[in-house]
Amino acid sequence: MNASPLPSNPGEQVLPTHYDPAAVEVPLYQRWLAAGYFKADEQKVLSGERKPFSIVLPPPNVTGDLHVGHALDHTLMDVLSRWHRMSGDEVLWLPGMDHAGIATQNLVEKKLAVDGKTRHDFGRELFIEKVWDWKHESGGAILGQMKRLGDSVDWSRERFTLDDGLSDSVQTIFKKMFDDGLIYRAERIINWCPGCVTALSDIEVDHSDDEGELVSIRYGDGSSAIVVATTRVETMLGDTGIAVHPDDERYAHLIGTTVELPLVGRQIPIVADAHVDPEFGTGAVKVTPAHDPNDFEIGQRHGLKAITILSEEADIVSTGTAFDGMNRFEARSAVKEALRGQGRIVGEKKPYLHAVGHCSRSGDVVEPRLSLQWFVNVAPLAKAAGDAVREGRTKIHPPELAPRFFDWVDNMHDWTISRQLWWGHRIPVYYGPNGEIRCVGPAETPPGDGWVQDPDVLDTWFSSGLWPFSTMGWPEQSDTLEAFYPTSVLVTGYDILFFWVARMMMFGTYLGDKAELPSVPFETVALHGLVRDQFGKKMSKSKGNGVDPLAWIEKFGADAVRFTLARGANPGADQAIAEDWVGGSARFCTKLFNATRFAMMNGAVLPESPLAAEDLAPADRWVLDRLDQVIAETTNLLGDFQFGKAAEGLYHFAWDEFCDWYLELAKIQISASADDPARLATTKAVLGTVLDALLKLLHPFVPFVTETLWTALTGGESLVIAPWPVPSGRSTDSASAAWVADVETLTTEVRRFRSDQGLDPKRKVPARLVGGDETVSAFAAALTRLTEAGEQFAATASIEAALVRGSVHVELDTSSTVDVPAEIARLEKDLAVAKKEIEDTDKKLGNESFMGRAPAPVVDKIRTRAAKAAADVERLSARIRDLRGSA
RNA sequence: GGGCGCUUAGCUCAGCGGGAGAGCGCUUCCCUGACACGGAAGAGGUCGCAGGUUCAAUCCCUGCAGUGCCCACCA
Repeated sequence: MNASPLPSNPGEQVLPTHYDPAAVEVPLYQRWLAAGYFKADEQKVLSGERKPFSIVLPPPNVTGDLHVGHALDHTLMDVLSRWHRMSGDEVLWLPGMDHAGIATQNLVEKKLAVDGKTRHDFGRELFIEKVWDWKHESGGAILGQMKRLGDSVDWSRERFTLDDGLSDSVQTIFKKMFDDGLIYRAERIINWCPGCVTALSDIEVDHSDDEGELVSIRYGDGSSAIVVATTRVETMLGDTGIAVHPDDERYAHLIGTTVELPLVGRQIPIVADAHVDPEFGTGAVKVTPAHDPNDFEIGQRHGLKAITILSEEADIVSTGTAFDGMNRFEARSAVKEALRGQGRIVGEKKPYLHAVGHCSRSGDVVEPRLSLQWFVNVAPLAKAAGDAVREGRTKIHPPELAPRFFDWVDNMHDWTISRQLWWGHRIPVYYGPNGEIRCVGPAETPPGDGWVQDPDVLDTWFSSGLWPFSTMGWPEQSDTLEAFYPTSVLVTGYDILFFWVARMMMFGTYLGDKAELPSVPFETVALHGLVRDQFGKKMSKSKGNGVDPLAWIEKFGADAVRFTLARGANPGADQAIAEDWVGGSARFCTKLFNATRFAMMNGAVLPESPLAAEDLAPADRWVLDRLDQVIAETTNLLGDFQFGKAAEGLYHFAWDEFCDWYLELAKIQISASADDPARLATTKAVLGTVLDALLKLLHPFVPFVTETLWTALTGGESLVIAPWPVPSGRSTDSASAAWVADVETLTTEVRRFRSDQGLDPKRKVPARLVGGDETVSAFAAALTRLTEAGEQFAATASIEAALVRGSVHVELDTSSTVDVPAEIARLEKDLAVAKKEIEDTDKKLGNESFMGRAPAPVVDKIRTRAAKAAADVERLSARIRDLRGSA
């Protein structure tokens, strides 16, 4: 049973019953590429022919593989892109990759280390060449994985953050900001990774609660003794003062005096500073200005020297003590022991849990370090970014996440942008012979002899922060920018709201305020959550609960993975995923395949002219009405980024309504109208109409199977460029809906009876309808057809299956035997429920306050319930009496 | 230490001021002429706890408990 695409001559051939995605997906994607469907055309926008819809892909790291988070992110972007493309918009989904400074450089350095080499063995230029070599050979594996997933990106526009054009963007904006005083160089305490030997920004530091030891040390002796506490004992070698709170009476007499620093012998002053919390510890703080941000500020206020005692690799240096040359952790123990030997350790050893910063790349404990670095003055930029959201120029979706954004942009520290790396955009600043500094733009010639360029490169996030416009050609005023900027929506996880989104907003609004570009980089930021394992736990390497979306794609197909992810995606909320659920989505694709197969075998066809309402049977009318509703709902939900609910609604309509009910009713219609060509044609046309629209609606979610089926069904060129469905405009026919609901109830009642009675399914038992009004004839007809179609109605003991409206019953033949006591028990249970319902409704209907205030529809509903319950009681009681009598 | 969120069926989650829902899992029956990757019929929930508002609370308010995330320079 090989899976294969459907035959080109509908209905002529028996199709396989299983759909094999692997056989279809890869060639289909190639076909789409060859047809150029994903290419965007600026001219169609600039000429006014089409509205633009644009998304820039959050650039994955060149070192990365497609993980399940990407799979979600990309699926949602692809749903939007495909939906808009079908809706007639000119869609640009722009792909690319990030050079990922530290990550990539570390990776290549590790490869060199295998041969015992370091980057310094090669020198800057050769090393960078090696990184490029690696990039060309093994980088960007993720691009192929994106194709496997089905991303409808415009590959002709793929960008890399180190491309020439993007480098021009970097240099141009750097110079503008430098000239505006927004970029400056200063000696500050920054986060330093001794493993990577570079500065880090705040967001590259992860905090975790680590166990440390809070050690109390006595400085000085006798009446001038003062006790301080620290978790980083070795930093005392760099102490240049002690601070106490100005109002702290315990230490008032010591302020202005000096005390000898143990082990080192230097005299250090005791100063008063309001930063000190007198309640914490002893109320006295050792001050190490070169290795602690608070201490640095205290030092500045009191003119204390900053003595650096750690090398770039975090070894003790220049203290003139025996500790020089030790690494910081060795020194921590050694210094403590030495102090203990002098009797200066006070109190017991106390374990102490406190937040410790780790390098997000290497995991090394980050060391605050006094260092000369480049910074971005973020206050004005962050305010502009925050204002853009506050003023609604960029909307954050879901809006509940906006406060997080504000919290962040309003409290951001200046951004350390220089990195002591080689892989990245080199800072375009030159230092002249007389201490002059010159920032050079991309078009300018660098200064000549005697000038030296800054050796550092920029933080990776600096260039990715320019992504929305650098990829479109800025600083050139390109047609692409004109047509597609600002981008329509940015789709990403809330976890990088701060890392990346905030930076793009800062740069984008900066250029917007300078009137270089429109005011913001995106109209909407649509945030989704994290993908977790099936128990809702965060995936992590150490727990081993991560999943590989590529393995699932191979096993179940890209459609199945996409549908599972889309179906679970609720705005801003995390979602779980499990292999079984992906399997469920694969079965959904099979179901679609088989439903289409069945419809085609029965000659489903798209009608040439619109279906006339008067030709339609109730089931036709009902399914077409439902289709209209589903079209409207799906369109609205997608417009609101409610991917999960849109997918859920389509799943429910396709399976529970179209397959379970309409297809079954269509079978009856087809067999009953063998000699009525007009009726037969109508049913085929309805099948074709519903499937056509359903496959279109599902295409953004499951592009491969829908494309396979739709092209076979309709002979059309491709769903990628097919028009998005719109509701027919017919008004809803509530009578048909009620008819179908009744048929469902009737059928279910009978089936339940058969099941309860354990009747042999093969056994056909006659049934007849009883009732008083004209609807009986309609039901009689339906029932006859259902029976003909093999839906056998069981019979025994005059059991009725009552319909909702109480006017029609199916009365089953009494000739068979039935388990009377069991049936009575079941009926009595139902009777009790009905009686309780009457109690409830009576209570409400008798409640004057309720009747006075409840809205009319609510009262109507309750009256209906009451009426139904009353009818149930009557019917069930009568039946029970009959059964008892016959027993 | 701040801020935010969550607590609904065994698991993961929708829902929401007026009759408790889905997927997966589970039980029973059925290889009926699209599909056994299927069909049918079921079981299973004091909607975290305690108060309050209301004619009516899973839904709104308060408190408590549990849990998760983000931010954070208290040594």
